[in-house]
Amino acid sequence: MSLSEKVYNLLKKVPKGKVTTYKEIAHALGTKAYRAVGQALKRNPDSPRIPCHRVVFASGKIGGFMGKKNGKAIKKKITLLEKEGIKVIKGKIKEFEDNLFKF
DNA sequence: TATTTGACCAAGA
DNA sequence: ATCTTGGCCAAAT
Repeated sequence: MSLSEKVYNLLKKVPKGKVTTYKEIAHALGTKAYRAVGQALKRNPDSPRIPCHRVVFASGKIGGFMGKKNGKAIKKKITLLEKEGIKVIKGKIKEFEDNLFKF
């Protein structure tokens, strides 16, 4: 089973209203390849099932999937996240540690 | 098989 | 606070 597969499975376990980091995911999987995790999500083989918008940087910032200019699609998701209780401001998680889901 | 790439991260300037 | 640098590991080419 490739690492990316594990990533997807693990990500499915993340409850709503919580976010996680690439690093935590990798750590939970027993690997140190945070980057590979990001790549897996970028490829996103199973887009509808994988809540990639719930995965953020270890610093609490949102992943590059929103880019820097037009964060349209992602911004929608961000708004949705805020509905779930996660506050996001300018692409950064507010109260990050608070709603961070640890495995 | 080897090289490149990346939705990372931590530390330094 | 922002930008750069180097290191990290897996997957794609």
